[in-house]
Amino acid sequence: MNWTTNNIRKTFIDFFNSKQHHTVHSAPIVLKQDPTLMFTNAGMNQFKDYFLGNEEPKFNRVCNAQKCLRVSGKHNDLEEVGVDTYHHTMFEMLGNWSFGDYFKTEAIDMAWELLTEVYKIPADRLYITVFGGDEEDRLQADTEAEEHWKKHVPKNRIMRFDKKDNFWEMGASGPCGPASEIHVDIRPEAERKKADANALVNQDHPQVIEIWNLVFIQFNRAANGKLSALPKTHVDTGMGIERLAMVLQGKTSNYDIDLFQTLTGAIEEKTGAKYGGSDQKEDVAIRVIADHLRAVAFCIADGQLPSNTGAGYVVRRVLRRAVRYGFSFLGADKPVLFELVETLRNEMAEAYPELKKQAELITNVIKEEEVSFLRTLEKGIERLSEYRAKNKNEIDGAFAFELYDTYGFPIDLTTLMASENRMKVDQAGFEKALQSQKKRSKEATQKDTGDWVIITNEQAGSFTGYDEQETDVKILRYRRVATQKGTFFQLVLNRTPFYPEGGGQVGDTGVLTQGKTEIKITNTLKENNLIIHIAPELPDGDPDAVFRAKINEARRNAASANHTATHLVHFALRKTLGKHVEQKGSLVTPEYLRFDFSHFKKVEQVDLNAIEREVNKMIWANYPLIENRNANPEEAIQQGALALFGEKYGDKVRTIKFGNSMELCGGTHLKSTGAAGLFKITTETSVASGVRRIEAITGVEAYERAVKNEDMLASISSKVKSTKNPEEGVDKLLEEKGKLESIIESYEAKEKDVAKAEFTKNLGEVNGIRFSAQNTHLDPGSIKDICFSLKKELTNTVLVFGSEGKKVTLSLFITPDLVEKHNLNAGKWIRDLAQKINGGGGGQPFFATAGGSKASGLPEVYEVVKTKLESL
RNA sequence: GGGGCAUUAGCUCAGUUGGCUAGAGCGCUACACUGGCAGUGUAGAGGUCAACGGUUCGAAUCCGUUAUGCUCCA
Repeated sequence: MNWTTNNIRKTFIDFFNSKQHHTVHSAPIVLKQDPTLMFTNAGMNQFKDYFLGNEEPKFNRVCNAQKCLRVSGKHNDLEEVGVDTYHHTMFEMLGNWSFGDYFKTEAIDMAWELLTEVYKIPADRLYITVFGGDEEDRLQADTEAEEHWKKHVPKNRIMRFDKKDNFWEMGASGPCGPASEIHVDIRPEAERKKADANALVNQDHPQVIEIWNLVFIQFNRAANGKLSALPKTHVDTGMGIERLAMVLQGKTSNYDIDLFQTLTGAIEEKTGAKYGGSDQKEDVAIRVIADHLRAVAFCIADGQLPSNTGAGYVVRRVLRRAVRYGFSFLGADKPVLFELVETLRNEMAEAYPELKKQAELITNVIKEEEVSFLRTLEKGIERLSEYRAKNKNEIDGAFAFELYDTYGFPIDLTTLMASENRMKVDQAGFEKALQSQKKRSKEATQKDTGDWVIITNEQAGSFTGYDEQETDVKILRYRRVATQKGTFFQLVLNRTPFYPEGGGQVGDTGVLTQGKTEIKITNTLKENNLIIHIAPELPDGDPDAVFRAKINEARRNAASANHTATHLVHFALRKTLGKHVEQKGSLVTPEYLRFDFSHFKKVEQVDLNAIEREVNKMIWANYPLIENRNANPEEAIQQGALALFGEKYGDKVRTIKFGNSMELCGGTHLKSTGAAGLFKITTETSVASGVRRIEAITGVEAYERAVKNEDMLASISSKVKSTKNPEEGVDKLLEEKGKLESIIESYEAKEKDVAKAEFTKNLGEVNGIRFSAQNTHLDPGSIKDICFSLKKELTNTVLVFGSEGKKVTLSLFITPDLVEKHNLNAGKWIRDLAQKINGGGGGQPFFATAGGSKASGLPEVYEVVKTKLESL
């Protein structure tokens, strides 16, 4: 058997299918509806609600292959990826699950059978670890698993490890349980003969590695840390396909498997580096690029573009790390990664069609990011060399941190460049600055989530708001969440008309009432599939009572209009610009809608007009809403329904149809398009390379805007006295304005000439220098203007002006030839002079100004200047 | 969400402790040279120094608020 990665995956799925497991598709790598997680980081993510008991599983045995991303965690730090040969950011996890069905013995038997009989890994290379118990949690060792393993494996190859290695937890609280891991020894025969691998298990040995983790979920951890037994036990397993491929393909590095070989080859070709050559650093750089490129490409394909916040920022950091390694160790000072996208696509598009579909976007986005980061690096290098000119020996911590924090200049690159210049970096100082920033961040985002207080142990209710805007409800459970900004409560209801934020549409607001008690609902959110109502306070009185839940209708209707309009825009964009237009993001609020889509150039005004007209036509046609809540996703897409790429759809989907526009959608909509009233595009901008954004308004907002514009036009019309053709009126005004301006300009010039002439007419003479000191009514600005023009015309002259208004001002002008000849400085002089009028001032050598409050000091000023000139 | 940095001509950026009534390169326009292109030369247009408020005799420069972007931390 040729164990290509594709073969390994297929064999895994086939094996578990034969054991009555249902195959589930990989969820998107980017998560949108889980506040605790930005990326899918394990195969179990999409089944979280089953473990939490929020949802009933449809199948109690499933298996899948899941694309995952890890950039931090106890065994995975971004900075370590590529340094060794077996860590990755993105990887593919093979897994099988039991939801309340089989438990430890079956899971162990199946894993053993697959590894030894199907994949034919020699049994004497396998080692087993089990949970050894924990005093703090008062847990015994997992002897159940241990005993069962003895059926397959000799006793001396089964080892106990503590909580750190063999107890799995979903988070600080929630489902958890002991794990049992299978490790494989792939050392050469000679080494194996010298000693068993027992001592090497869990020691980060590159050739004695964990390949499969079997987790037995049997406890729930409360927020106070206490464990309780779960009513139903589950199995959750995960096996990284890259490691398995390495073992089955007889390699000693994940980066030598079929999947990565062409990629490293392409990197060699583009950069001239050699993989597996004598330069360790080159090898690391090539692995970093191969791994990161794959991770970033998959994220972009699933719709997560690099950005400066949240998940987008993680993508950006991963991509930039690859650029940095290429830059530092492979001499890549120009964008190269984007050219590798094609190789990646050829290699992986068979298993992941999204790579092929989004190839153009991926390439463009990566190139754009490379260009901008290389620019950042250039800037950092510049700043560093400036700094180096002043500081010879050491780069202090504060500056290293400034480079890192403000310019995104990685600390290791600073260190590298410093050592090239025989300088040291104050690592301790840098570390200190970083820690204090971390501390600041932590303090600002402290959040304390309490345990659920259960009122009724009922299955959480579903969303009923498609059909009703108010209904009777019961509160099933609630919890208190304390943040820096305040405390609020999260409520779960048995049914709810409140639309939870999702699909771009904001959550509903409204009230729960019972008699005189009224609780505000300020937002509605979704945590996985659980609908959570945010309330500033809890109702007093009977928590078990029935409440009347009522949403803010006007707000919802406005949002619905914008959501319906979003579909129409999407349709109109594709009709006007072409089928390459795909939704890249969407925001629907009661006030406006925002729609991001793939398109490679600015949308011209004519096209915008056409799109706006098309949407309005669909509104006027008053197409009724045709809704199907039980559509089959494949069939719907076949019928032309637009689906979001990278979105996870269930077995049944909801389709929304208006005229010829049809989309898979969970949002709220109008009963017919006509209710949107009017549609106006307000802006068209760019958000990222290859992605444009349109913002628009409908209904009341659009009407109010039209009214405002008309009022404005009416007001303009009346002001220009031309109701029929205000534009002509404005043109006329502009023309007149131009004429008047030139008249004023010539008048001002004349006035200045007059003033100028006056200033220079009766010049006295002091010590052979022409001199005048006078009071004037001109403002300081005009005096400045005049002096600047006199600068070109006069020589051997000194002028002093004083004026009294609200303030007393003083201007001093010395022609440049005198400045040069006697080394004079008006700026210095005026500082002395200003004291006479109780003020301060300054300026250039030939012209300076000052302001003060004592007008009676002016004559004295004139005398002082005269004296100064006399003593030259 | 919290901190830091930035925003100057269509683009990329200069602009010293506040005082060139804001500059460069590229691009653009016109003209000239060349048989054409590439190119060269000359001249020119183009700025609310992100917005608003404040300090000051004087603000692109200092302070505050807002917006946008970058960056680090969560």
